[in-house]
Parts: sequence; structure tokens; C-alpha cells
Amino acid sequence: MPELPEVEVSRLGIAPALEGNLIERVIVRQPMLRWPVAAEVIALQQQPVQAVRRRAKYLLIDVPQGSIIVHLGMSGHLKIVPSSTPPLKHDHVDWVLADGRSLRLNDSRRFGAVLWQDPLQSHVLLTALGPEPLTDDFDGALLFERCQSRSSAIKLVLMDNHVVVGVGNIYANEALFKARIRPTTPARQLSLAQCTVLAAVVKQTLAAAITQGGTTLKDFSDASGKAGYFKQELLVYGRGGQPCLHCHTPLDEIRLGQRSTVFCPQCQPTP
DNA sequence: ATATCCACCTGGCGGC
DNA sequence: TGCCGCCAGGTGGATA
Repeated sequence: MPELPEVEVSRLGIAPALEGNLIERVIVRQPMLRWPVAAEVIALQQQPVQAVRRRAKYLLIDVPQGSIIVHLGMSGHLKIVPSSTPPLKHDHVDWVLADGRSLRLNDSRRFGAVLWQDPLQSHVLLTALGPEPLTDDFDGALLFERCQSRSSAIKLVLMDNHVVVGVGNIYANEALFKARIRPTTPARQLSLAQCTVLAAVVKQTLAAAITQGGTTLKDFSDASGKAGYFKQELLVYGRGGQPCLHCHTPLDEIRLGQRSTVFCPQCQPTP
């Protein structure tokens, strides 16, 4: 999926078209995503959009009756298109706007979701989430504290939504390389100083990726259909076996929690 | 609580 | 050209 930067790039792209606009109706071509598209969303008519927010990798589109929750899964992307545009394969949901355009969700793997949140409530999927990485709620001290009870590899802990949200496989690999920490290091073995560096590079990496329009591996694009440029700045992800950009040692690639994990055996030493 | 593994689904790639 | 296995940006849920 889109990780946090790609979701934020989507939010930035769709918000200007949605906010202050009216959702006239919703067209569902394929209701079976990760869960069935929520009935409350399908029934929406003539609803003004008040705001488009993001929490972790969830987008929240606020209307007077509540909030539409959109998750992009692994392959989802959102576009703003003229409503007359013929739907393509995997264009599962359209939100038809009053100005002749539509918000269109395409998701080939259907790991994404379209859910509903009642006003003044938090959907159950959003209640147990950890802090947002790009706010002051997340810092080295918090990361260090949450690592104390964890013997798992730091990469798995960094990707655990209870610890911090939004860090997926690409950016976990990138941040650990920048922090010079081996992904397999048991989390509780990290020092406060290492956690402070790690939290800082997580913020820096995510923020830079947002600026670059996100990372497009194959099917991510922003609301206008443009691919992201951050792929050019990836230091280790997808580069297993190739030389480290710092020391030229071939990068190691292993599996951690069934996810591809790349690191430099020289620059990211075992503790 | 924590840790591990599986599931969902489509598509692209390499190998034979 | 075709078939097969493997891999891919996520994460809830079942199981020890």
C-alpha cells in the first residue's frame, strides 16, 4: 500500500476538490473490498464535504452525517476525474460531486476499505492506534519507552501501529539504514540515543517522501494520476545485493515478519 | 499482553 | 507462448 506519505499525498490532492463541494451520490461497482463497502456510505446523497483528514493510513472525509473512512490497502489509489470518464478495471467506487467531477477509488487487490464512522465517535479500527509520526506525540523518548517490553526485531516494532502509525515496509527499511541500526536488533537493546536518532530519521524520511509526491513502485499515483518521485531517493529498499551507497558493501536482503528487509552489514552493525 | 503465521486479491516477473 | 511459483506499498484475526 501506500504508506503514510502516499496517503497524505492523496489527501492533499483530493481535499481541494472535495472541501466545500457536494457529494451528490455514490456509485459502487464492486462492494467487496477488504470488508463490504459500508451501507451508510452507499446511501449518501447531497452531502457537503466539510473536511478531508488523515489518521494513520486512513482518510476521513467528513460530511454532516458522519465520516467516510477510506483505506487504500496495498494497491489502492484515488483520483479526481470528470464524472463522464469511463471507469477502468478495478474502479470500484465513485463519489459523484456536484461540479461534474468524481472522486474515484481504484484498487486491484481489494485490500482497501470504505467504511463509516458516526459523528463524535471513533471507528473501532482507529481506537487502538499509536501516535502520528509527524507530530510531537512521537519522539525518541516515547519510542524508547515502547521498546522496553519488546524483544522483537526493531523493524517489526517500528511497523507496529500500536507503537507509531504509518511506517510501512519501505520507510522502515530506509529509516533503519539512515539511523545505522540493524533491522534485526531486539528492540529492548536499543539505547535512548539510538531511539532518538531513529525517531528523527522516521520523521525526516516521511516528510521528504511527502514533498516528493510519495513513492511509486508500480501503481501508486496522486489525485491527478501522477507518480511519486521518492523512489529515486530510496537508499536500500529494493536494492538487495547492490552496493551500499555509503561504503559499497553489497546490501543484505532477508525476511523479517514475511517482509523483505534490506540493510548494509557494514553500516548497520549488530549491537 | 506478546509473538507467529495466515488470510484476503490481482498482477507482474522470472524460469522452464 | 504458456504455465507455475513467487513476490508486492497492509493489517486484522486466529493461535500458542
